[in-house]
Formats: sequence, structure tokens, C-alpha cells
Amino acid sequence: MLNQSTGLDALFRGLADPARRAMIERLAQGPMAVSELARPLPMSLPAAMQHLRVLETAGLVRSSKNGRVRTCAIEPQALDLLEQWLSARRSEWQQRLERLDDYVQIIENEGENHDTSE
Amino acid sequence: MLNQSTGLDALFRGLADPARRAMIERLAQGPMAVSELARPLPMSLPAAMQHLRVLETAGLVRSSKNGRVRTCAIEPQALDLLEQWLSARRSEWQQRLERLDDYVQIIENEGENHDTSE
DNA sequence: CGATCACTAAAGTAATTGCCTAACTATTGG
DNA sequence: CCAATAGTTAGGCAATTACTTTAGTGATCG
Repeated sequence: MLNQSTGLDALFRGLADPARRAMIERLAQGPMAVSELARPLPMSLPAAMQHLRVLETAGLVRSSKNGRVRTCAIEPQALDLLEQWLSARRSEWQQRLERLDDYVQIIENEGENHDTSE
Repeated sequence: MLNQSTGLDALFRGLADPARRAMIERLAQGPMAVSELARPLPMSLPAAMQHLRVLETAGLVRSSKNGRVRTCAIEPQALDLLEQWLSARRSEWQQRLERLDDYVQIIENEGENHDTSE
């Protein structure tokens, strides 16, 4: 545990923007050209291209140019890393909850003074 | 599809920083005080507090203050949204691959001119 | 050949992020 | 009560992000 992987950084960062998520959700329908991909987005083509680059460096999308048109497609295996991380966290967190130590310690702390959060 | 959820933004953004992932991975061992959480991180306490705030607004961590110590704990259900999104993407992408349309269209494009990527 | 199309490159800008230090508040232990 | 502890607030700063517009480059079509 406690891995400082660069891959996860790029992955999460890539998915953290709604325009980029819209792009990859759209690409699930099949490969498409840059301008077609960008058309529904409320921004200029160059802006969409920048998002595309972020997705490509995250490994979420692959593209290749033929003539004057660049065709983009999803890279399904990109989600493997994410899924691994997620299930690792899931199992750790589950173990914790089963032991109940969380609640015990919190209840101890909140003896008289229950000053929840801010 | 094509949901513009604010929750996913905050979630992915929260997880996009290695220091923040280190924090929540550490919290899997059990709840702990802010300064204990921050100790192994290569940054000042206020910086760690800012990361903590990001995690709290993403719903990944919950904290409550008792006396002068604030105890932090993971919020396991925060990952539900992430898992939902992930499996939705998985199934869409899988369907695509099964239909093979991806490969057909890419091969058509790369007829003579195979100018892969940049 | 020349216009158009699809993309790309460049440069600039406003907002956000990730960090710092310094100063402050509120507990708690002796 | 006084000092140390735990956290918080504020201000500042450099880097990054998410755009913009403008100006290209290189196909493709008539």
C-alpha cells in the first residue's frame, strides 16, 4: 500500500473534468474524428484538443491521423488500473468496518463534547 | 449517459493527488488525528489540512473535533459513486469491443497511410 | 491550381492549485 | 495560571489549468 504511482495521478486527473468524461462517454459509441467529438462541447476546437491530449496522456484514449482527420477511440484497458486501486481500497475499508474499531474510537472521542465537523 | 454530476468532479479531483491518496490509504488503518495523518507527508501541517478539506468536500473523509484534536475517518460509501461510474463505462466499452466496430473503422482509416498518433 | 476543410501551434489571460510562513485561537497538563 | 500542544486563519507566491483568439499546415475537392 501507499504506492505513489504516476499513472493514477494522470487517470484521476483526466477523469476529473466533466468535458473530458463527456468525451470518453461519447467515444463509447464508437471511434470518431476530433471535430465530431468536440461538436457538442461548449468550447472551441483547440480547447477540446487540449482535453483530448490530457485523455491521451492518461492512456484513456488513443488516436491516429489519416489524411487530415484524426480518429479517436477509447482505450478500455486504461480502467484496469483504476479498478485495481478501487478494489484494493474497498477491501481495506471493508476489513476496518468489520472490526468496528472506527466506531469505538469515534465514540470514545465524542464522550461529552460532540462538536461534529465544522 | 452523459451525466454532468458535480459529485464525480470532486471525487476524481480528490483522488488525483498522491498526497491525498496517501492520506485515505493511511486512514484505512483506522481513524487518526490531523497531525498524525500529516506526519509522514512531505509538507507543512497547513498544506495537509488543505488536502484534508478537499477530501472532505469530495465526501471521502469525515472528521469531528473533540477538544483540541480533530479525528479523521474514511467515508466508505464515497466510493459507491465511483464504482457505479466505472462499471457503467466498463459495460458500455465491453459492448463496443464485442461488436468489433472499433477495429473495422480504424483499419479502414489506416488503409495506405499509417500515421499512428503524433 | 486554389479554396475549403480538419486540425495544430502559439500566445495570452483569468482562475485555481499547492505550497509556504507567520500569527492566532483554543485546549490541556503541570 | 502558564506553557506546550493541536489546530486554524491569513496572506503570498509560483505553477498549472482551462480556456480564448489568431495564425498557421497539410489534405482534399472542384
